[in-house]
Parts: sequence; C-alpha cells; structure tokens
Amino acid sequence: MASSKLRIASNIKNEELINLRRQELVNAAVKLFVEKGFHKTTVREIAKEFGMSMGALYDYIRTKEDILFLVCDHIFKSVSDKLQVSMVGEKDAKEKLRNAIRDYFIIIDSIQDYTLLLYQETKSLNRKDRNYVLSAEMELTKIFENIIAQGIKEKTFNIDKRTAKIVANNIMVQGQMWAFRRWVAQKNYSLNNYIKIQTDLIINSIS
Amino acid sequence: MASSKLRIASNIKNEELINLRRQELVNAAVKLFVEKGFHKTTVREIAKEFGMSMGALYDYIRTKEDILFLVCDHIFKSVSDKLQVSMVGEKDAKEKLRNAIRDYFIIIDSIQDYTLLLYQETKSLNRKDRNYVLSAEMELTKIFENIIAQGIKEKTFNIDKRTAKIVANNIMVQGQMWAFRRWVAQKNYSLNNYIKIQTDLIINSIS
Amino acid sequence: MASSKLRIASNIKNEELINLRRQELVNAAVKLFVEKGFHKTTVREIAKEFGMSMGALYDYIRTKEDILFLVCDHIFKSVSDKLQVSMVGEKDAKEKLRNAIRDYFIIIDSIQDYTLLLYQETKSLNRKDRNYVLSAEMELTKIFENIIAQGIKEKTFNIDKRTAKIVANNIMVQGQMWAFRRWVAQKNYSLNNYIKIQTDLIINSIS
Amino acid sequence: MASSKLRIASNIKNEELINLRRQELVNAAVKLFVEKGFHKTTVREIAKEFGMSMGALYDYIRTKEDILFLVCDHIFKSVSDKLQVSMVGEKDAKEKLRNAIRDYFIIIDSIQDYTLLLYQETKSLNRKDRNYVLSAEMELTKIFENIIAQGIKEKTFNIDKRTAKIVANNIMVQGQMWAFRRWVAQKNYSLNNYIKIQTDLIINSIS
DNA sequence: TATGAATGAGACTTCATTCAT
DNA sequence: TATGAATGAAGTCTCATTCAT
Repeated sequence: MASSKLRIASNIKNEELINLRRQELVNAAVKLFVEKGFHKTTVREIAKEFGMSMGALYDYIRTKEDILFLVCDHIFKSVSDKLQVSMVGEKDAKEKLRNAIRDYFIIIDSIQDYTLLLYQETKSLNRKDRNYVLSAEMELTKIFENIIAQGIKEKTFNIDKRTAKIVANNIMVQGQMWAFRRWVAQKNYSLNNYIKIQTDLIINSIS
Repeated sequence: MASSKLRIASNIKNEELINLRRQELVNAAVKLFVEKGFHKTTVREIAKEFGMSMGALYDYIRTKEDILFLVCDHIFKSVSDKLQVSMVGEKDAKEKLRNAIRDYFIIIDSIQDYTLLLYQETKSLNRKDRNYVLSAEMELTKIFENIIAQGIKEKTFNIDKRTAKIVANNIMVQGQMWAFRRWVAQKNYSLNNYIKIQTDLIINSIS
Repeated sequence: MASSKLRIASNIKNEELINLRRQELVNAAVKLFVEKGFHKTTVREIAKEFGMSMGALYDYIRTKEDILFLVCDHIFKSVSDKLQVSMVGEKDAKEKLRNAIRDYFIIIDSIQDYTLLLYQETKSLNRKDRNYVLSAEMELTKIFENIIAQGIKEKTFNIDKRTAKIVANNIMVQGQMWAFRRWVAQKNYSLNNYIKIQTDLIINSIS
Repeated sequence: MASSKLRIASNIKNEELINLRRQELVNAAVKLFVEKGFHKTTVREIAKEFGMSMGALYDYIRTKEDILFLVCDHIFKSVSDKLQVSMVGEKDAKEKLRNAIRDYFIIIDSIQDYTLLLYQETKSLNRKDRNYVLSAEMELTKIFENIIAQGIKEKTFNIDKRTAKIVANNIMVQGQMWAFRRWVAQKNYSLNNYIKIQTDLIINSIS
C-alpha cells in the first residue's frame, strides 16, 4: 500500500524523506480541507500550515490535486488498516459481523471529519486517482461481504450471495451516515445506541 | 414552496419572467454542474448555456452561489413533489412502505445526476441556504418515518419509535446509494432487483 | 442662465417638460451624489430615486456625466441667484462687503453638502462642462472683486487692484472652508462667530 | 511615520522590499491618478506603469483603495517632512510666520498635482484611512497655529486664540488655493508675488 | 412617449505554478 | 535543496447604455 504514494512524482530523491514530508503535508492539508474544503483552501495556506516554502512544497507534489489524492489515500488507509487489525480471531460469522460493524462504526466516528472529506472531495480527483480510491473502498466493502458469505455457508444467514453484496454496501453507507447525517444521528443517539440499533436491524434482516 | 425562490434578490421586476428565466437558468446550470461540478463550472459557461449575456444572468441572481441554491432547491422539490403525489391512497402500512420505497427509488433513478449533485455540492452553500436544503431533506425523511410509525401502531412493525427514525434514514441513504455507488449497484442489479432486495431487507428487519 | 441646460441634448421636444423633469432629476441625483459620490452612484439608483424608468431618464440626458453637469450647474446657480439678490441696495463699500460676505457664508452653510459635491466632483466633468462651471465660479468671485474695487476707489480700502483679486478669491475659499473643514470650523465656531471673525480679518487686512 | 505603511497588509515577507516596491507603486499611481483621477485609473494601468504583473501588484496591497491610501500618505508626508525641516531656527514670531508661509507655499507649488489629488480623492478612502489623513492635515495646521500663538504671547499679534486657529486654517487653504485655483492664481501672479501678497494680507489682518 | 430587460465590455481580485537567487 | 517573489490567466461581478415592445 505504501507504494501508492509513489504514484505521485517528486523532485526529491531520498524516498524516506519523501514519505516523512508527505505525511506532514497530509496532516497540514487534511486540517485545512476539513475546515474549508478542497477548492477554498489555497496552496499558500497549505504551505504555511506545512511549515515550508511554496517551492519546497512543490518539490513533493506536482499539482494541488496531488495533495488531495495524498489526503484521500491516507484517510482511506487509516480506516482500512484499523479495520484489518480488528478482523483477526476465530469467531462465528454472526459474532464476526457484529464486531466488524462495531469496529467500523467506531473508526468512522473517530475520523468523522475525514470521512466527510473523503466522500465530498473524491469527485475533484482526476479519473485515475478517483478509481484508485474507489477500488480501495470496494476492498473494504469486501471485508463485510466475506463475513456474510461465511455466514451463508454456515447457514447462519439466510440470504443469497447477491443480497449479501447489497448488505455489505448498506453497512458501508450506514457507517458513513453517522458522519454525514450527524445532525440527525448524533443528536438523537449515542454511538453505542446507534451501533446496537443498526447492527440489530442488519442481523435481523439477514437471519 | 415557490416562494423559496424569492429568497434570492433580482433586478428584474416581472415576477413571471423571473420564474421562467430561473427555470431556464437551473436547467443550464444543472447540466454543467453535473458534468464538471460547481467549482469547476464558470459563470461564463453557465451564461452561454443559459443563452444569455453574463449581465442578463446577473439580473436574476446576486452571486454564483445563488445558482447553486436555485439548482439544489429545484432538485429537491422535484423529488419531494413526485413523492408527495405517490403517497395518496388508503393502504396498510406495509403496503404503503413498499410503495413509498419503490416510488422514491424510481425517482432517484430518474434523476441520478441531480442526486449526486445535491449531496456533493450542498457544502458549498452558505449556512442559511444549506440549512434550508437540509431541512427539506428532513421533511422527506419524515414521510417514511410516519409510515413506519403507522405500522408500529398497527402492530405490523415490531420496533420502537427511535429505531423507526433510523430506518427512515436508512431508506433515504439506500436510495442515494443507488446513485452514489452506481458502479457497484447498477452494474450488478437492475433497478427492480435492487428495489426488491432492499425492500425485503428493510421489511424483514422491522417485522 | 436657463439656457445652460440646453447645452445637453434631449429626445424630448417640449422644452418646458424638459426643464421640469430635469429639475426633478437634479433633485434626485444631488441627494445620491452627496451621499455616495458621483462614481459610486449608479444610473439605476438615480432612475429609481427619480421615479422613472431608465429609458425615460435617458430621454432627458445623453450620458451619466450629463447628470453631473446638470447638478453642478444647478448648485452653482442656487448660490449665484441668491447672492445676486442680496446684492441690491445703496451702501458704502465696507458695508456692502460685510453684507456680501455674510450672505455668501450663510448660503454656503445652507447648502453645505452641495458645496462639497460641487468642488469634489467637478473634475469628473469633461473639459467643456468643467470650464463652464469654472467660469460661473469666476463670475461669483467677480462680485466680491467689484465691491472691493469700489472701496478702493472710495479710498475705504487701502490695497491695489491686484491684491483685490486675491482677496476676492480668499473670500470664496474661506466660505468653502466652512463646508470643507467642517470638522474644524463647525466644531469650534457658530456660523455667526465664524462670519464675524473672518469678516473682521478680511476688512482688517485691506483697510 | 514609516509604520503607517504597515496599516496595509502584504503577502511579501521582506519588509525592505515592501517599502521599495510600494515607493515605486506610489510613483506609478500618483502619475496616473493626477492625470485621470482615482476612479478612472484601472489597476491594470497602474500595474503597467508599476512595471509588474497584476499579481505582483496585489502582493503589496489588498485593494485598489490601499493604493490611494499609500499615495495620500506619501503626499502628505512629503509636505509634512519638508515643512518640519524648514521650521528650525530661533526667530521672532512674525519672522517665523513669514518663513513658514513662504516654505509651505513653495512646497505646495512644487507638488501642485499631488495637492490637487490629495484634496479631491480623500473622500474615496474608507473612514479609517480618511481619518488618518485628516488628522495628519490637522497636525500641519497646528504648526501655523503654534507660531501665531507665540506671536500673541509676545504681543506681536493682536488677536485672540480662537481667531488664531482660523487664521492657521486660512493659511492652509490659501496655500491649497495656489494649486486649486491655478487658472486664476498662477495666470495672474508669480509664486513670489502670490506669497508676498498673501503674507502681507495675513500679517496685516492680525497685527 | 415610456418601460425595463438585455447587452457586453471591462473592472477588481485570486491563486496555482514557476524560477532566479 | 530551499526560498518566496513574480507571473498571468482566469474568475466573479458591475453598470452605462440600448432597443424591442
């Protein structure tokens, strides 16, 4: 995954330095993008938050859009890495699904702002970068799909494979909903409440 | 509802003309916004598509953002009006819910591009206009919430009121998902399939 | 003097109507020019204050600058007419001068805003119109010059003719000063005070 | 005094460069403003005269009005500095006053165009900047007031303090008159003539 | 004669990107 | 390698003036 950053060209030769600086760059940019959106954030502002000159910044990227990709890539990997970690352990499918949903929703909650950013600015990426991010999203969805597939095989879940794919996607958007519809969701429910209600609904619908 | 347009000031005195031209303007702008997004569409391009001079365009609005509001308002009302119409008739709650979901998903399908636009560019509106759009969205959600509430009263649905609200929101995002995740959804399912599967899942989860 | 208005072409044939309407136009424009200055006042605003359509307004003038000329001309004539009136009667030169200064200062005071306008926006006129206004101003100055000349002949005033011209101009600018330096003048002196002090200084300097 | 320039924000970090470029900018702008007035001069023209791109120009200022302030500030300081310098030396009040008037009128003569500009465009400044310029003007007036006050104490001048303030203001406007009424003043008098006549009138009026 | 919608040139301003130092 | 001043294209918006009705 780390190699994804290399998709973006740089003047700098030292690869370690690139990665270190880009990490700092992402942190600076994310903060500003969350606050004001991609289009309304200027490269000057990013450079200032980054603590470097404009020239230096442009040693690590080629265009402003590169920064957005770096940011999206970073955000997505945060979710993916954390979720991957939580997935270990030998449990039955229902338990596994409950845990995965819980972990996923908790992750979303912890990076709400990033979630918003990820789904609102993706369209500003060029085709190639956008596809990269989308495919990353699909990998994530696959995690849920696989758990459900296991449950179907174990006869725990009583749906077909085609429905499983939709349920997996439903889980994804219901997670995002916690961030997107915060005015409704977070005003009326605690995160635990929300997780319990959604999980029960999902399990119920496929059992 | 028509009065919402009056939120936006105009140099033109003839109110009918304002409405006519704004309708044309919305049509022109929607097309471009869908293609390239709000920020990447220039007012000059809109004026050209609008078929009038820049000056004329600015006789009907005050700022570029006004155009976005007009567009969002228009899109939202399309959905709302159509859904409202489909809601008449005396059926039991389950039947009503099935029909409402079906109608809503069909509407979303018929204005996919607009849906995308509506949910991606809302954040570019100023606070006031954004709130206006959000509250309109909440009204829509309420429609589903009310049907479910009726089902609960009739003992058709076996959930509490707090869960009902979440289900209503789930329906909304699952509709939007048809547009947003078209690469997944529309590649793998026909609209009818999608509607059937999602409806069954929902009914199942609350019965 | 009335013919000065004819310097400006019009589509309208009825000359009386022209004069009537132009008077109204001047009143509308003066108010706005005083408030916001010539450049920051739009023709649309003038038309609105004027109570006519833009098309109608342009029947009475050719360009926006024409309005400024009409206004300057009007203001200047107000002063001139009033001063002319006050000049009648048989008095000795010193008495005459005292009275003329008094009358002039009182007039300036009564049209302070206009005075400001007249001297700040004149430069926005084209050469011809500006010269017209300037020559009108010189006529006014001549009034004072003539009184002083009379006093010199009567041996009341002990200066030469060349000095008289300067004194006349001094009187003019000291009058304007009441309007221009209002923060100093009107904060520290009543109009009567101011008139008395300035008149005494002037008389003293030439006796 | 130099700090007055800091009232205006800049993108440039090198403060010396700011001062240098702003000086160049003022020179370019003054020339154009004198020729055509503030409103009729475009930023593009200023940039061209400035010898830099529009973008570069806007690195040194925030708005077009800032340029006007810079210009007014510069002009005023030219007068103020020169007059301050001429003020040294131990002379009696009458001698001092004669010299101060002479120096002031000579300065005005040497920067006639600037004087015109200063007093015609001040109103285009925003409140804060306008007040800044006005208060600078009042400081200048104070110089004359103080000399006269000294003469009153020394019994050289036979007027009261309230009259002294008016005389000081008269001197200011009579200086400006040399520039404003150039068609009258400079056509009929040499500068030396003008100075002599005005000075004698003033001294006469207060002795 | 009156209306006011439409024109379109041009104004001010921003900002991603480059490059001399 | 780092700096940040400079570029210039492009953006949004205004408004004096015209002309079909």
